[in-house]
Amino acid sequence: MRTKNSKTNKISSLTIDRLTVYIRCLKRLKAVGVSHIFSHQFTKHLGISAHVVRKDLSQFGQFGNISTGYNVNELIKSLSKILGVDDNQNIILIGVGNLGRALLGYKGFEQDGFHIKAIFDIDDTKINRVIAGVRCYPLTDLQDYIIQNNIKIAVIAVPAAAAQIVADEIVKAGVKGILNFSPIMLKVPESVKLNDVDFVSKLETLSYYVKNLKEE
Amino acid sequence: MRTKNSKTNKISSLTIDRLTVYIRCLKRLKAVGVSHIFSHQFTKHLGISAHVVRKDLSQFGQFGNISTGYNVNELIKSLSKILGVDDNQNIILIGVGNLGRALLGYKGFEQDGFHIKAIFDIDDTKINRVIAGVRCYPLTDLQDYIIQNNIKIAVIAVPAAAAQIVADEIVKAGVKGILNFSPIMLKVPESVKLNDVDFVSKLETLSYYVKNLKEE
DNA sequence: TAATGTGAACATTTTCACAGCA
DNA sequence: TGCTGTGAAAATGTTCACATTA
Repeated sequence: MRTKNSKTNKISSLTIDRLTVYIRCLKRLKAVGVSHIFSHQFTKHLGISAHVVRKDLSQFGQFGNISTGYNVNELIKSLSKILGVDDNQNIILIGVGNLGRALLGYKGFEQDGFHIKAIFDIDDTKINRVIAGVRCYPLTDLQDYIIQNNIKIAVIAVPAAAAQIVADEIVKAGVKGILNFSPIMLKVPESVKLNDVDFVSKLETLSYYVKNLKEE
Repeated sequence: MRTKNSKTNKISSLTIDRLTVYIRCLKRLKAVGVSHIFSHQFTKHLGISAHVVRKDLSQFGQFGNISTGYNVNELIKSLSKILGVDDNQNIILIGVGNLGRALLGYKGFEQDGFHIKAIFDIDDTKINRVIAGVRCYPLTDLQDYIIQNNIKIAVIAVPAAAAQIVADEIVKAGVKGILNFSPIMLKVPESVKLNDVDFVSKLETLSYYVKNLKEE
């Protein structure tokens, strides 16, 4: 479909997705004191075949050692660098409803190098307050804030009706990556990367498999 | 990888994923009064090519009319039936922390045919209370509840350390589909379908694309 | 004409096979 | 021997081309 953007597009998005899985697995192994891992051990931990692991990694360089496999610590560093999560990155969260608040309370972002620097809402009772350690700004400040703080990644957790408006604004202000929690297919320019977190859809696919299991 | 389970496996999981996207799009169109749609209009709404739409749908039957395209209402019904979301389905939620509470407050589940019938937690201050309209039971009741109420789909929103234990329990009790919000690669039998909702991973892939965009 | 449904061509992804090395 | 890295083969998924129909 796309042929330009050679740098970005020659690596499959499936590979990039798996890199995030490898890095999480490696961090857990490191935490329990594992220093080296062979590709076939990923199969045991993740259910991903050793061939795929080696193919994925080989696209970014040679990280393995024939006798000792991959050095866990080194590979974490290398993959972090590839993904651009090797040093802390400021992101913003738009929408502080139930879900937004849950995301604020979630420790996983900080642990993996993402810092929610500011939150935005339309609700006067939240604006200018500090929620879970992060200051809440009015939506009217959104574009200025993005420009002044050079924000590149934003999380959208506003209701469906507002999501496209917010997306248009932040894209105009320079955001290049959007994590979208609203159940709407957002339209963004080709130059912006959009990732949807759609758990109702995931429930529906579960439903399909459960239903078709029964028939056998 | 898998060759058995012919019924389930001959339809690609990519197709099933897209069915959920079609159905959401159709519901939105129905809400604004659209009664018929041509396959090429999905391209405009969803960015999915008309060929893919027709191929996907044709695997389940002939839903289209050459002169009028697809009847929106009929197609919603047909796809709902295929996915098994045509009538309400009871599910349970395990873990009522920040995220669990947000999920409880989320209206999207009910709208799409999923009813959270019970919630489970280990925290005494929550047990036997009604939270967001749903009764919270102790984790010790989990397996009995699943068996007695014939629960087939469960949502796991417990901390990472507890997730695998919970997964093992519910699988033993007969759950066939798991929506997992914990940042752990759960191990489940082949006969159980596992879907992960992993937003940190999605943030990391965003980071990759944003970083590689800058280099051009 | 313009749409759906579908077999064939093309592209991508995964799996296999093996060279090179400790 | 048993591992990594990698080109080739197989499997899977997407796009194209067109027969059919209103």
